[in-house]
Amino acid sequence: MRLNLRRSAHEVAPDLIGAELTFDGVGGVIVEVEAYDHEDPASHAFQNRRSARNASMFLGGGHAYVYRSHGIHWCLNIVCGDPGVANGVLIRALEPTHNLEAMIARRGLSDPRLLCSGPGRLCQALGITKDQDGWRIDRAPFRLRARKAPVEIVTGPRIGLSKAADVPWRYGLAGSRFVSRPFPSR
DNA sequence: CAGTGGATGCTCT
DNA sequence: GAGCATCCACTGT
Repeated sequence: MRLNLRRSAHEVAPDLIGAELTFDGVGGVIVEVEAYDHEDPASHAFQNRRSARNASMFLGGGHAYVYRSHGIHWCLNIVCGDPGVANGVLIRALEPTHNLEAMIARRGLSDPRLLCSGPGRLCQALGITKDQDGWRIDRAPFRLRARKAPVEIVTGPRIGLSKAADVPWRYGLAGSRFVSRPFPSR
C-alpha cells in the first residue's frame, strides 16, 4: 500500500493504522488516530481560521503539526490534504517497536504498554516537541512507512472533546493492547 | 475498576 | 479569564 497524504484526513486516518512511524530511529506501529477537518468545530483550525498556533496545519499533506496540550504535553498531528485547507490526523498511540530503551529513559517507565499509549505519552517517548512543528513527516529524521498487510480497523467517538463528541472519527487497530483506551465494543 | 482533581501554559475572547 | 485534541495520583468500591 502507498500512503497518499494529500487526501482528506478522513481518507488518510484509517490508512495510517498499521503504518510505522519513527523519529530519530525511535517509534513503532501506529495503532490509534483521530481525524480533524476544517469543518469540524473540535479542530484547532475550524473554518480554516488561521492563528499562530495552527499555521502548520495549512502547509499541506506530509507536514507535522505539534501543539501544547493542557500546558504540559505535546501532541503530534500528520497534516493531510492540499495546502491552505486545514486537515490533520492526531497520532494517539503507537505499539513501540524501535529503540524502547530511549523511550524508557524519556518516560521514566518500562511497561511497554505505557510508553506510547496516548498522544502526550508518545511525543514524550519519541522526543517530539514544538521544535518539530512544521517539519516533514516523510523525511529524516522522521520516517513514515505504509503498512504492508491488510489490518482490521475499529472506530469510535474521539477522546476528550466537548464539541463534535459524537462523530466516530477515532480509528484503531482491532485487538491492540497499545491503544490509549478501549474502543466501544459496539 | 470508576471517578475526581491538580499540574501547568498557551490560545483566543 | 475561560477553556483546553492530557496525564497521573489518589480515592473508594
